[in-house]
This record gives sequence, C-alpha cells and structure tokens, in this order.
Amino acid sequence: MQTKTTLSADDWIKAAFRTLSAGGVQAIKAEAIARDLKVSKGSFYWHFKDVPDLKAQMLEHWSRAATGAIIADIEAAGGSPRDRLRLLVEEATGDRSLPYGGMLAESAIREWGRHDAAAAGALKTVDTHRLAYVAELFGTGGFTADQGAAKARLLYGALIGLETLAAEGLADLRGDMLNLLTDLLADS
Amino acid sequence: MQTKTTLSADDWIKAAFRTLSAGGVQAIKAEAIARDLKVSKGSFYWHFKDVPDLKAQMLEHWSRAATGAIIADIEAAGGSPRDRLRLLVEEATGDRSLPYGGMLAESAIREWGRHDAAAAGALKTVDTHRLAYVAELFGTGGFTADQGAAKARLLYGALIGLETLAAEGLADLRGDMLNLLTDLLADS
DNA sequence: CCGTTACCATACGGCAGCGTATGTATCGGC
DNA sequence: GCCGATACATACGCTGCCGTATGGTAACGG
Repeated sequence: MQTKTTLSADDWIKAAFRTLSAGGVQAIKAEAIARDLKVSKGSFYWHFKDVPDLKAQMLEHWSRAATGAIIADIEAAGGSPRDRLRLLVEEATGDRSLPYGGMLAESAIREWGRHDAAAAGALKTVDTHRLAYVAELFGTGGFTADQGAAKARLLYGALIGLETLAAEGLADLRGDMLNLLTDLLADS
Repeated sequence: MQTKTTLSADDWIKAAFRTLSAGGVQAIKAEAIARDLKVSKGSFYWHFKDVPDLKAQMLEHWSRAATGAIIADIEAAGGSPRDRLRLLVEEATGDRSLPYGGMLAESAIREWGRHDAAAAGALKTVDTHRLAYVAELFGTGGFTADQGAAKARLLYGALIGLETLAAEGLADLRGDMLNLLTDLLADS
C-alpha cells in the first residue's frame, strides 16, 4: 500500500475533520487543508464547488455516522436495559466509538452549531435521536416515559458538560458519569 | 445623558463581549467592532496595542467578574446549604446574573478556550472556584468532602451540558437542573 | 496511438482584516 | 490665545484566503 497517487472527496473530508477537531470551524480553509494534504488548492476545487460545499458534506457524513454509531454496538451486545445503559456510558466516555475523531469532533461541531444554522440542524437531529434512544432504555427499565425522558436529558447533558470539564482536568468523565447513572437508576 | 462624545477602553471591551456572544471568538475583529461603535479603527489602536491585547483584557475582566458574580448574591441571601444550592441553581439558570451578557458569553468563552491557552486558563480558574464553592455547600449540607466534590462536578457539568441542549430546544434548563439537584440532595 | 477524461499545478484578481504612519479636531491649563 | 495631550480619522502596504481560469499529465477506452 504505497501512498495513494490520487485523492478522493472522502480523503478531503477526513482531513477536514482532523482540522476541525484541532482548530475549530474557522480552521476549515481550502488552502490550509491542501497544504496539509500536500497538494494544491486546484485539487480542492476539483472535488468541491467551494468551501460551504465541503462543510455541507462534512455535516452530512457526520449526521449519518453519528446517529447510529454507538447504538448499533449496544444493541448487538444485548443485555438488560440497565446493562445497556452502563455499556452505553462506557462506550460514550471511552471515545473512539464516535465517528471522525471522537468527542473532539463532536464538541467542535457543537461549537460550529452555535453560529451556523446547518450545523445546528444536523446536531439537533443527532441529539434528538440519541435522547430518544436513552429515554427508551430508561423506559423499558421500569420508568415512565416522562421519567425516562428527563433522565435521558440529564445523562446526556451531563455527558456533554462533564466532557468539557474533563478537558480542563476538572472532572473524571467516566467515573462521574457512572456515578450519575447509578443515581438515576435508583428508584426515586 | 446625550450619547457620549468619546469612548473608553471599557466601552470597547463591552462591545467586544457583545460581538463575542453573537458571533464567537472569530468575530472579534478590530475593524468590525469599530464599525459597530461607529468609529474608525484609529480609535481601536489608540486604546489597545493590538487585537491580542484586547482579547487578553477581555479575559482579565471576565475572570474577575465571573468568579464572584453569583456567589456574592447567594451568600448575601443566607439560608441553609440546601436553600443556597436551590437559589444557586435558579440564579444560574436565570441568566443575567452572569457578567457580560449571561450564558451566551460563557459558552462563547468556553468555545474560545478550546483553541486558546489563555482563555482556557481563565476558564479553568473560574470553573475551579465555582466547583469548590458548590462542593463546600454540599459539604456543609451533610456530605463528605469527596461526595460534595463529586456532586458539585455533576451539578456544574450538567449545567453546562443542559444549557447547550436547551439552546437546541431539547431540554428544560431550570426544570432539569432542579430535578438533578433534588436527586443529588437525597441521601445515597 | 490518439483523444478524452480525471486529477492536479500554477497564476491571477479580488477582498477582508491587520498594523502603522500621519493628519486633525477638541480641550483643559495657564 | 497658544500648547501639549487626548481621542479619533484617513491612507497605506502587507498578508491570508477565496474563487476562477487555464495549462499540464497520466491513465484508459477504442
């Protein structure tokens, strides 16, 4: 497998996700990524109409990958709802089961969504799906639909917030999340 | 009070925080803020050495204001630790008790901190102080130091994460936070 | 072997933002 | 009523990034 002689649009998209994770949305620039790939920007404008086109394709790819990424694993493993929730937390805090560079990409997209409607839309779709799945797990685990939805919001919200705290070194992502899950699973 | 005839550095900093909240870090540009203030960039370079100088002063101001913003209110109100925690959650989810444009500015600075060491440092300082205060409240409320610290991380982490979910319309910030607080205050 | 197509390089004009240099108006102090 | 300091305006060159235009090359079908 000698270094590929020609690039595909997917290669560009993957490189763009690396840049996104490292430098945020504002780092996604045609010429910069071209330098990273050691080609000229002529290549970029062959594969993409312009920069917004690349960004749109990034969101499209991420939406598809992120929606069912972990969920498929969990469902394949089976087990009780409580087991699945525990496994879910462990996979989610373990990184690397998420597409395009783990949580780094996720938080970058979340940052992106604050000032871009398209990114916000993709994010909302993914978040809604995930919340629904977690809520369902709580539901089949013995809680009412309302309780399940509320607990799902808490668990997922804590995941997002604790991840940023963990990035500062102020939280133990997995430990804290497992603690919270135990609390949420206790009958109130 | 007729429109001030001349600007101060603080006027620039306040305007910069507005643009930060609205457009993120990458929107903090000398010429853009100058247009917003209806002056020329000559004014900017009178009050500041360069753009990094402005950003540094923004972080400095925010650090000071954000550290003791809510805490002073809570302590002034008095009450039991449980009362204070409840009041804390209500003030924190109510916005407007935070400096420079509420949570919008906070999340923008958090976004900023992901790719800038200085912002990350200011954020870590503020977060550390807040976590310590909340942990202390749990501590004097009848929990061990470890329990208090863990519960503080959960409460504060959930605040951060739920705020982003609430921005998507996927969570009820105040309601969910109060729910979590009730859970955390129940003896485990 | 020849042309077409895929893929990339190079070169160009344009704009936005930066920082500097320098001009200009206002104003308190004496 | 001059003078220095303050608070801006204006004009300039520079750089980074955009998008386009155009030229080159290698592979591949016929």
